[in-house]
Amino acid sequence: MDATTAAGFDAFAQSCPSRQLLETIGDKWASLTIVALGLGGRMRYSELSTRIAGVSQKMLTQTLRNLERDGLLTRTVTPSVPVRVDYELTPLGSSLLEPICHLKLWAEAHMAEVNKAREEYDRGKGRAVTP
Amino acid sequence: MDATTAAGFDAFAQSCPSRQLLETIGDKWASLTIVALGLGGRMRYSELSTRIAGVSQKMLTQTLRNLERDGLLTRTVTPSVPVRVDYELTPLGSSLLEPICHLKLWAEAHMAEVNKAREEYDRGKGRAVTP
DNA sequence: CGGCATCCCGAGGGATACTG
DNA sequence: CAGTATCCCTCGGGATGCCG
Repeated sequence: MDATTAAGFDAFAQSCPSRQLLETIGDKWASLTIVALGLGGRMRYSELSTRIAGVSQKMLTQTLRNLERDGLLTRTVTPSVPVRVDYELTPLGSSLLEPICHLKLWAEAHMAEVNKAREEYDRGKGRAVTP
Repeated sequence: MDATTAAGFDAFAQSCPSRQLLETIGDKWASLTIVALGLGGRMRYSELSTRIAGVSQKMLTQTLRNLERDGLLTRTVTPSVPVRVDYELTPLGSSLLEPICHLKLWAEAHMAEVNKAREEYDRGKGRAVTP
């Protein structure tokens, strides 16, 4: 199918697992959901909806389906009178939690620098625009 | 600025740096670019274009601008007759490389499980459709 | 060579309303 | 409560073409 993976290793070929992972965690709601479940353990749909501020139910449902499909979380339906659905990370999902938290730590440690860099960049490049 | 990082920590408020980081690494080309520069050191525009298969020059340029704005890489113009432009990670960018590589390692270790889970999920859910 | 500018299409994703 | 379905609009991002 591909001759691209020959030399060294291309994380850049489309077939590389790195690309596939980016599809997953690149979805902002997916990573937030994983972190939410990592902190909260087993959670109901409505709990997640409340916890992850700003997500629409469409996106939440879609995200949960994708993560379930990827085997990162389980969906448990309790057929009581008001239906109850719980979501929980699988061991696989929990293992993904760790590298994600590394990113989170980086963010908390360095986002101030990033924001400062942005401001400087915007000042420097914005000179020619306003007369 | 925010009280979110204090207790338990809400990665879920919009103001949280986690969200902002997701904006950055959520862009698939951004993370690939960072990894490329992490492996290749200083690279020219055309080198990056070749290395990161599938990226359009529009997206590559846009990605490089964003990363430069964030202070993650430097853009060096050598005004020779054919203009030469080099990109290189800043220390800040290099520090981001580490958590990204954690993700990369996770992907290489677990993507097979994910793919298997996907196949099973697709088989299980497809039964009701075809009569 | 490197990179903006333009056009343009299709997917992403929010708001709303309905169902079991 | 936990979705599913529909509408609809934004914008990501590829193709193409022009500058310094």
